[in-house]
Amino acid sequence: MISQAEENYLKAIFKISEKEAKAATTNAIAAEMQTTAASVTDMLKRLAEKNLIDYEKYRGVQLTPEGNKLATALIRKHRLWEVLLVEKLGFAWDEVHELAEQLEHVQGNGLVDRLDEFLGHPKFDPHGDPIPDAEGRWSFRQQVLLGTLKVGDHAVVTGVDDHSAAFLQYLDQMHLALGAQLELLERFPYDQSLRIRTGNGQEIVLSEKVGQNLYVKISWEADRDFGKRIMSPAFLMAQLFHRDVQRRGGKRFAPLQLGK
Amino acid sequence: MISQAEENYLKAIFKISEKEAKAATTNAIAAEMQTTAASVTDMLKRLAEKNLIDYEKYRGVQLTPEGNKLATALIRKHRLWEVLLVEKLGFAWDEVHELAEQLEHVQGNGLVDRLDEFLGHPKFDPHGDPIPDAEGRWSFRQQVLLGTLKVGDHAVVTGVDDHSAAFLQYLDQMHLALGAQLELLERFPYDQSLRIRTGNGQEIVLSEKVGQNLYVKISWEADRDFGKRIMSPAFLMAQLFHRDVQRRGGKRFAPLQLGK
DNA sequence: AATAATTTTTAGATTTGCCTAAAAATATAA
DNA sequence: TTATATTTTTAGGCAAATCTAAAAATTATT
Ligand SMILES: [Mn+2]
Ligand SMILES: [Mn+2]
Ligand SMILES: [Mn+2]
Ligand SMILES: [Mn+2]
Repeated sequence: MISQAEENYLKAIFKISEKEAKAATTNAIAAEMQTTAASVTDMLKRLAEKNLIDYEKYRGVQLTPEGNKLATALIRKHRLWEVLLVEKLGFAWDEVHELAEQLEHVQGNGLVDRLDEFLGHPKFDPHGDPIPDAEGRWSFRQQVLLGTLKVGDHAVVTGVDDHSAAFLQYLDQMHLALGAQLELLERFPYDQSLRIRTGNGQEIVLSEKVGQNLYVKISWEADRDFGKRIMSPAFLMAQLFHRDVQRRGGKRFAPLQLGK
Repeated sequence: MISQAEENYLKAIFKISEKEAKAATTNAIAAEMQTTAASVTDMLKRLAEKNLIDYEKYRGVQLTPEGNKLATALIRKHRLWEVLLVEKLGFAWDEVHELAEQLEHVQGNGLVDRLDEFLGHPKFDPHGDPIPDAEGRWSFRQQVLLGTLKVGDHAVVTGVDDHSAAFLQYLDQMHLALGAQLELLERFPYDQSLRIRTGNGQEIVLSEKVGQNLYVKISWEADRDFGKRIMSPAFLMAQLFHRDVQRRGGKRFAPLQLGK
């Protein structure tokens, strides 16, 4: 049996290890969990006792295969619930994280699979994050930060790095939700701010910070029809991802290489 | 803030008070919660401290208006989740209780209302139990135990008293799910067992125990078409309940009078 | 290499929720 | 009404998960 607290720690460790290839430190986990280093040390002992992490005093931790499997399953559940909340219950993408944080801990035979089935086996959650399949395999995509585009590039919004409600609401206001089309018109050298044209033809300026928190996929085929044909976000997303390959679960894939 | 354990105790007290009009005893709560009397006493002190129950040593407990409201909301959540699990995710009615037992504790603004909306404001859960509305009002129905029918009565299955998986599965096997039609053909005086005809024309014999755990609604109009016209369970249930009145929340309604 | 700064662990408490065993109160029976 | 049985509470303890403060280990800096 594994407690909710233990599950949350596993997920935190997974997320840290995902970004930085090295072992997760006590402090990093404490920051992610919004708790104290002392509490983390306590928990690390428990998780090591259960063989969910490899833990050496003062050396940080790594998930064992067992721990990785549990963390992956937890993320799968979290993101599937998020899809349900947005697609079926009508929540906005900035409202669902806290709910999914609770729902992910619901245990029950067949629940996840039925959820997955009901939702049509989605590969990405409402924030564009990949949903591992039942065997723990991840979909991934060729996405880059908006800030790395070259002037003249056309692209489609595919995800966010900052998941805060404030950022998501800002994107909604700018008409930059998932699937939104855009073209980079200009980069101001002074502060690296970006002038773009959005799908509806409007021109707006975005700060460097936005450029570093918004993932996009560069589109070549689409640019000819840009602004003329109206395509639904769902259609666009499907177009963008239909060629995406899959990697085996277990071995974590390398952090996305940003830029060229 | 209220913990999951506290919520579960409130629900247990509510359920006990629902059946017996008097104060819920420590032992009754312990039985319902499958724990010890000592643990219950501990918790009663905490709930009384939070003004969720009226508690006098050795005198049992009653929910305060505040406690009643919380318990009602919890039951609403539990039963709405059960509807989702059965109607949307495809679970059988004997599989959903444990899941709903966890899901009922998920907290979040607007979750219950959106769930209710998505499900089409159901008035009864997959076991035929009423779902209080957002204001805490209960639907109720004119149902009696199968065992109290007179020979010759026609009826429709509307609910169960025993919610165990074993009983629910048995009912499935006998084609006595919610909405199933039946006619009481004979009562054997020897052991009070019942011979009935089910919707598909088959005759079966049910034990006295079944008769005391299955709720039905006597039907007059329907008997003419019995066995000829095929009606969906959903249609039948709707027909049966469309005239049901509602009672105000807060004051608990009297336990159902069985028999005449 | 020694000192300073930082990180991590330990020590000791606290809260929640549960347990068993014993004591106290209440209800039932003789 | 006294004795007996039952119910309920108290006492004492335990495990999970958290905290603060202090000690120990590691890392960075002179
Ligand atoms: Mn969580
Ligand atoms: Mn997400
Ligand atoms: Mn529960
Ligand atoms: Mn139910």
